[in-house]
Amino acid sequence: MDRKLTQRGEERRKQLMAYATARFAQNGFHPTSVAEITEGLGVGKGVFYWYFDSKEELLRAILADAQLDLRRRQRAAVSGAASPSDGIEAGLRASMAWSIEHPDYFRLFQFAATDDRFNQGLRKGEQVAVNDAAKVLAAAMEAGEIPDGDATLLSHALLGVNTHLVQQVHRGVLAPSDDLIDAAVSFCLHGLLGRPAPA
Amino acid sequence: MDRKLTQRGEERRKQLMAYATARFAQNGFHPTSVAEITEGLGVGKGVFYWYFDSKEELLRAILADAQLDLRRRQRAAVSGAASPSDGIEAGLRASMAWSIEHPDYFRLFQFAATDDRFNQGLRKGEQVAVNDAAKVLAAAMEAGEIPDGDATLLSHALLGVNTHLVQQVHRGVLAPSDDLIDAAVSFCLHGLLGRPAPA
DNA sequence: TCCCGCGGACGAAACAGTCCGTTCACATCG
DNA sequence: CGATGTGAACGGACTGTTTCGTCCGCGGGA
Repeated sequence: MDRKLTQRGEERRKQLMAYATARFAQNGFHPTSVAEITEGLGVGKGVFYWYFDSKEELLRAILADAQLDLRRRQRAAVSGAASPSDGIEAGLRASMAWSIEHPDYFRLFQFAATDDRFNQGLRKGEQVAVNDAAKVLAAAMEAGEIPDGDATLLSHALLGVNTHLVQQVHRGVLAPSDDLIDAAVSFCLHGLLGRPAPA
Repeated sequence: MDRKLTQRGEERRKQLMAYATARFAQNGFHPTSVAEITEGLGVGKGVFYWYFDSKEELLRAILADAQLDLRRRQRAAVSGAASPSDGIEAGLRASMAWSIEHPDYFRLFQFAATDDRFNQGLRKGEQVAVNDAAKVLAAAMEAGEIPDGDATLLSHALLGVNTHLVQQVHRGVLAPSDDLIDAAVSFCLHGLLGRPAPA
């Protein structure tokens, strides 16, 4: 959908996306019908199809928005780092903080990863983030801050720790304390460091 | 559903579960209809509802089966380990190997984690596995093999690395080589070790 | 007066799940 | 050994509901 929108229209579009985000996150994408969204907002179905071609396109738009926001946050964090390893830590902390602050988006990402229709678009963005991380890791290896290794693989390992721990936070299994983030960062950095001083 | 099954019935039930596993993994749970399953198998709808109360119950049965199989493999691996840290490594390797060998089950787990209806049952089992791992970690801490820390949190960190890397393997981003598993194990063990020898 | 934004009835399709008659495997008995 | 019985297993039409997406007329602000 590609329509010329007035201020009012822009707001309506955002309202639809915000409400749908909440419903999708709580109920699931498939079980949530378009009617449920429009009725929840007290509007007619015409409104929905004025702004979006389909439910699928709506989710895609939501995911793209969320991804953009996350990437912005990551980039900002990494750009202000002194050394590569500082960059790794800053990126890690920024990612975890963002994911903890946006449970609905996080959940939508998780779902989208299981559905090829959405995964495709998502992976492209994830690849960019992973490549960024891998570049920082490669720089850190170059600088001798960490031992050599497969930078892509290690980036994914970091992402995995990050993601899974945040998931537990949202499930209430772990508390979203600073200690948790510190522990995660410590685990990751030492994982990267390998054996710093072979005894 | 709780029916007395003959040999023939037992086989039919397994056939339904196997076919549904493949369809759910490829197409997604919601987009796959009961009719699609029965037609794919060339049987009537009566057959489906003879063995399962609903599509939901079918998935639950599949997940329970898969989880049982995974747990068996983990337990077998850990039980044959000499020391706690050996147990950690063995469990890690067993989990990754199983997950790589069973892409469909893995994918179904991923989906189930995003849907509260299935997540509930799944988490119970995951908790058991995590608790097992945490116990091994606690033992390793006791034995001075690794520094003290939150065993539950660390178990989840391990699980996160494991899960995310396997996901990349199934996506074709990473190759399922021994090197990959070795690198993952190394990352995890060093993450656990923290700083073994402060330089 | 445009036309963006909107309401909601509507069509067509798909869906989960039911129902009931039929068939198959095997046991029991005359 | 053939007739009869029994219950598991099955086929597939059918029901009632829900779904997505369209259509078309209305209104109010620029």
